Order: sequence, then C-alpha cells, then structure tokens
Amino acid sequence: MSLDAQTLIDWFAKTARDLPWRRPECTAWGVLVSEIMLQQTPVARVEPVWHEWLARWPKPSDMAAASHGEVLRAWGKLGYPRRALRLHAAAQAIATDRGDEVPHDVDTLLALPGIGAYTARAVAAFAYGKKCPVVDTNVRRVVARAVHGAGDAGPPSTTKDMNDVEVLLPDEKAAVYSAALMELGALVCTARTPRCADCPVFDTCKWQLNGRPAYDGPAKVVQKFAGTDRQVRGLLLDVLRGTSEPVEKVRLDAVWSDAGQRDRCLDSLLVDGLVEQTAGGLFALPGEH
DNA sequence: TAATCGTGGCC
DNA sequence: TGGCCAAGATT
Repeated sequence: MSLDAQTLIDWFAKTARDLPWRRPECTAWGVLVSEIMLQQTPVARVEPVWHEWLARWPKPSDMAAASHGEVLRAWGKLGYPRRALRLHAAAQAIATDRGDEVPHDVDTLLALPGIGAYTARAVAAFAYGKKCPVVDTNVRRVVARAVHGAGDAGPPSTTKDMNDVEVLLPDEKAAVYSAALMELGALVCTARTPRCADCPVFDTCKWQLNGRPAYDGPAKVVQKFAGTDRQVRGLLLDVLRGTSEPVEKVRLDAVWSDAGQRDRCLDSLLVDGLVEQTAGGLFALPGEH
C-alpha cells in the first residue's frame, strides 16, 4: 500500500514546517485567510502578510469593515489581487450571515466567493478536522507518482482527483494525513528535483518501483507573462498602491507605451472593482476617496 | 474545457 | 538567461 497513513503522519510530526496557520491557537479565520493567500503564491511570500492581516483584522467582521482600497493595499504584491476582494466579500458574508464564524460545512464554504473545491475542503479539514479529500497541485503530483507510477499528474479532473485521495484517507487523523501529503509534495516529492532519498514512502512508491519514468502526458501549458495584460494590470495597480492620493491618467500612461493595451487594462481594472475613478476624473484604489 | 488572472525566485 | 514553478478560482 503506497502512501501509508501512519508512515506519513509520523513523518509529518517530526518533519513539518512550523507555519503559523498550522498552530493550535490559529483560528478558522486564520486558516481561511492563509488558504486564499496561498493560492498560486509561495509560502515565503505569504507568511509576513498573513501576520499583518491577522493582527489587523482578527475576525471576519473586522475585515468586513475595511474599504476595498485598504484591503488591496494590505494585499501588497501577493499577486492576483481579485483574491483580496473576494476574501473581503467572503468576510462580509460570514460576518453578516454566519454570526462571524467561518462555516464548517464544505457546501456552505463552496458558496462563498473565492472558495473553490480545494479551499473549501482545506478549511473544513485544517480548521475543523473534517475528513474530506484536500487536493492541491502537490497532492496530485504525489498521488500520480506514488500510486499511479507516473512522472507527474496529468490534466486536473476534480472528480477523479478527489476520488483518488478519498480512498487513501484514514478514518482517524484524516486532516493531518492531508497536510502530510501536501507537505511531502512541497518538500520532498517536488516538481523539478524530487528528493527521493529523503522520502518516507520510497519503498512503496510506484514511480520509484517503475524506474522513475518521465512524464508522458499532454504537454503542460506554460503561461506567458511578459507583455500580457496581466503584466500591464500589475504595473497600473502598483502605481495606485504606491500613492495615498488619486493620480492623473498621465501617471498611469507612463507605465506602458502601448496606449491601446494600457487603456484596455485600465478599463478591465475598473470593471473588476480594483480601480476607481473619482468625480474629478482621477484614478485611485476603490473606496478611499 | 481552456483561457485568464500577478509576482518573484530559482536553476 | 529565461522558462518553469508556486496550498486555485472563475468564466
């Protein structure tokens, strides 16, 4: 049996990183904030911002009372700033409809903005100890190798991926087991250079037993960044994050030479609610003026 | 389903 | 040096 529960739980107990959102005193709200911030963003960059957020907004209702601009400014350069607005909207829903308590139930969590299949189950498991399949990119890679003997996970399929993990979950300490699977993928069974010599389940890993064949699935789509709207939007937002007062459009025009792309991006930021235009025609983060 | 949405560090 | 990668969600 690959990915033996007791083996991984024991390995996790002695190896796991001491992350603040894993500490027993961390609230469910703290777990939720961490999971949103960690979507596509490395732990090292999240940790300092997470501390600031929890100190400033210890409860959902505290964040719900903040403006969009304050939240976006505090989000800093974590990337994908729409996550900050969705988290703010989730905080408002929790404060207003749920008595300021983060929901325990997966389906209720799924109904909140910015919370999808992974985050809903991560919160249910890590904040409340619920037994449910928590499947992120690390877990998909670990299962692809250790269970299926492949070099890497193929294209995601939420139904199949969750099924693969569901059958592995132990009845006791399922949440710790899920955390261990993720930690194994993050520290040992990594994408580029897996540290198989340090792996606690080396002997039963089907990939290793197969002779570590290369990934043979469809080629992964690599996202471009340089020159894309994503880069331009980031540059525009960075100007507004760096000023306390609204700015004239010429300040924004300076960040990108292609006027057509620049204006399209500014429009999309306005549509997304990430930027606001004042009555005087100036531009600023929303809700601060 | 596939494209879109930031940012920065690493090998 | 630059492609690859990082605890996804949404449409």
